[in-house]
Amino acid sequence: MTTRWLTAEEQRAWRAYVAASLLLEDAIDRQLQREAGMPHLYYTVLAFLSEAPGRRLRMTDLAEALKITRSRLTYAVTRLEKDGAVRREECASDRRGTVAVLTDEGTALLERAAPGHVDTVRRAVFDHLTAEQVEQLERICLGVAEAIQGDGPPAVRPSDELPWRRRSGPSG
Amino acid sequence: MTTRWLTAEEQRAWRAYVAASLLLEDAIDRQLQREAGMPHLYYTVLAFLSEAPGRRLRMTDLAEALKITRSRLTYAVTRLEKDGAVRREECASDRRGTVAVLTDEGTALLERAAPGHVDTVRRAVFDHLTAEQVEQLERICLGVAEAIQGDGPPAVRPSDELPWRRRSGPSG
DNA sequence: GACTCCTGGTTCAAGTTTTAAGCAATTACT
DNA sequence: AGTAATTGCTTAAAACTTGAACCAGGAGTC
Repeated sequence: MTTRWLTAEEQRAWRAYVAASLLLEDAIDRQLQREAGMPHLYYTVLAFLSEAPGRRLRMTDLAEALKITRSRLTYAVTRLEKDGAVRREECASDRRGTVAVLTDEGTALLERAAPGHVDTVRRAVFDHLTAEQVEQLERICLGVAEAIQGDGPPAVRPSDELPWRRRSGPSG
Repeated sequence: MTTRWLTAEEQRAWRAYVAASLLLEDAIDRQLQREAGMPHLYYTVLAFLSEAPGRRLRMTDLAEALKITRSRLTYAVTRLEKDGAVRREECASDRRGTVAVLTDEGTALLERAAPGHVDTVRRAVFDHLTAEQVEQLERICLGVAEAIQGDGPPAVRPSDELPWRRRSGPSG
């Protein structure tokens, strides 16, 4: 079948997206690197853990929530563990399992870094969006995520490595 | 001043964005790695060059257009040069300058890879967006880019390294 | 139980990115 | 012209990511 190219309108939107996401990731990474000594992803690891029951999550569940590979998470947690922000524990219900636990030190670090991070995100993104645009943004992004990882007929399948299938049992 | 936290609505939008951009970059990188042997950024380098007059651009101009650091571009071009997709030439008007030129081989590679790439982008993003959403997406992204790099009172300043100031003379 | 397959997590090597530092050419200033 | 500051680009070292390979534990089957 012949390629359906992007329309001029779509192409402009796509270019704008690519540019914006590059700039945004860069700005956020720098701010967090400066004020918290870690890149955005690592901060997000702490953020997700902080909201989990018991501040703990199994590696696979955490990777799935973050939409990253297990390998990438392994390295992130190893680094954060060296920093004392996270601790690894064995999983009681599955002896293969590992649970990442947010330490008190990690919690403190997160709380210290949060204001600056939120401020950056706010000024770069939300300060100039209307309420409707915020809603649109969410809708659009949910659609993209669904298209990529959604069950049913997969539109785009990034990799078998990304573990999106739900696991059976509970995670603790 | 006390932190202005994100509202629940904003937080949902932000999380959706972070997840979607991670999934999207991952999907695109894999597709291009598989079918063109290079990550998304490198493909974009070729794409920008292909549209420039004479298929050539000075390093700094290219880095500015791509919204990446010169250092990052240096490595990308070095790799692409090894692949034969790009060639470096001296800049006539400024002996410090380097011009990146898209080779015929690079052009062919780009043309071979484009359909698969467009298809991935289309299925992940545009196939499920309305025309208004496409327009909103562009507007939102332009706003973000403007907020980060815009002249005037800088809302977020990622780094002095990113060369956003216009240079004086022409680039060829 | 033995066999096979799958799952959870880590590890290795190779590739990419970052930050700071470096060098040469240009510009600005006097 | 002489000198300091700036610009264009590269490089070195450390950090991060990727993809495949790996190993131990769990699950299904007979």
